Amino acid sequence: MAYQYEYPRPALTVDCVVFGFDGDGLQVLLIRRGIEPFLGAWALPGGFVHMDEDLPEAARRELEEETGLHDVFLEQLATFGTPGRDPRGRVVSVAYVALVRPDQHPATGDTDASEAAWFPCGELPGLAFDHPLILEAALERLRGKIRYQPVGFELLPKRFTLSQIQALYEAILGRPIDKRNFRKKLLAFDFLVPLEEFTSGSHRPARLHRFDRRKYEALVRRGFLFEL
Amino acid sequence: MAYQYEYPRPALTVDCVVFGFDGDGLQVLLIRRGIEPFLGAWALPGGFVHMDEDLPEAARRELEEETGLHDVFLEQLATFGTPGRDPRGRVVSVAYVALVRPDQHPATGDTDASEAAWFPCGELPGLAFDHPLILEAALERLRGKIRYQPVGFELLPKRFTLSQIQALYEAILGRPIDKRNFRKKLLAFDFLVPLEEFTSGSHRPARLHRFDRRKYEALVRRGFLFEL
DNA sequence: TTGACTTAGTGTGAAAGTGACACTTACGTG
DNA sequence: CACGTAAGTGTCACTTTCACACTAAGTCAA
Repeated sequence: MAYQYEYPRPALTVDCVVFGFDGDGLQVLLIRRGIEPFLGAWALPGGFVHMDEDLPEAARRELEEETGLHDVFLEQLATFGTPGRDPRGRVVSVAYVALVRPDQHPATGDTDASEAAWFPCGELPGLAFDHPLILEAALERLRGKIRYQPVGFELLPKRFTLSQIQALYEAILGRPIDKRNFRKKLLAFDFLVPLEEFTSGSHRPARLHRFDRRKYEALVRRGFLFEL
Repeated sequence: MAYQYEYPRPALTVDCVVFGFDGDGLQVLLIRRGIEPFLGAWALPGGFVHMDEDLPEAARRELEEETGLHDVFLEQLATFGTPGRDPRGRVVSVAYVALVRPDQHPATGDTDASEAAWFPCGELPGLAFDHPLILEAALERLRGKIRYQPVGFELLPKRFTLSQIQALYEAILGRPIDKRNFRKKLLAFDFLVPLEEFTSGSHRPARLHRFDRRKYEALVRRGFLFEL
């Protein structure tokens, strides 16, 4: 008991909602808690903020420690601090949203101390603390974000087909999108580069594309709207 | 020195960016600090979070204590926690945006201990801590928010003219808007109720309107887009 | 080898929405 | 009663949106 303060202070944590896309549905990365409270329950990766680290740093550190993920897209979501949200006492948590590409995914369950696993957004297990609330807010944010900037950069592999990016949008928005209109609109932005490579598989090969990062970032700075 | 913890904890504060509209430009409510650090400097109203109160509660309490404002629209903005942002040590601050109507405005400088005053957004004094950063984020949020929901409800008096709401939009967006197109679009949403009352002054009287709260909220829930 | 299956890829036309634009109305003031 | 000032109002060209159906190219199995 080494730290004393004149007034009581809440504990401060960070939690991360990690979204991934497997080509079909949107997924969330959860960890199984190895300590009380909620021992054995699934929860968002996260933990206590150190005194000398910035908030995004703390989020990245916890993410790496608990899931092995690093160098991911990270964005602050909101802060949750209702008294009683943590049975250990007053704990305020700054929530982050992380987006990871398939090539960055850790193999499910391969981290040392804690167990981590991807869950489809629609089939989540019961979650510890107020994490269902945080997750709901994260989904809402993602649905909002996708309207004014393509999130494909962060969720798709470096090379992808137009069908993949459409499937991603359909997964996030939760409704089907017309193929021709979608492509027309997407290509009009001119930040996709068609490659001379094609998928191979059991059907007609699809042309691969990549993002033109410079054009995309220029557009984002100018502020653009991508409605569907 | 009554409170002891096994690990060190940051202090937790809330800060409020309070926007008002005086019919001409966008204003921000600031207080003059009565204690160190930054004694005598202008700053956002805010203060330490109590152990038993929720974050929005803390923001409302500090707002009332320091500016006399109550029952205002309040929305969480973001959390600022970079080490070194407060010279007293590690202090993490949850920032809120408040929108107040002119009829809720306190008279400038009328609170007891601290001095409060409205400043036009373009002519702000130097601010304490990282408050310039917070303010910039709040303005950005307001500009974003206005695109998908009219903020007039919270910033305009109960009865207002179409010219007033247009002036508000022009103040926030920082550019002129065509009068006819603006009215056409705004009225098409059908959440404004024309009243049989008119302004009086030295020109042609303008018809007053009010919001139809029910229709407005129904629209917000359905999600609508209000581009200009 | 060929036919069945599956996904990729492509254009048009009708309808709605956007944005530029100028004059008349109605009051207060001197 | 003339002037100043802000309120209020409609049209048209252009752009954007949305609905919609077939052909192309590969795999696989009989």
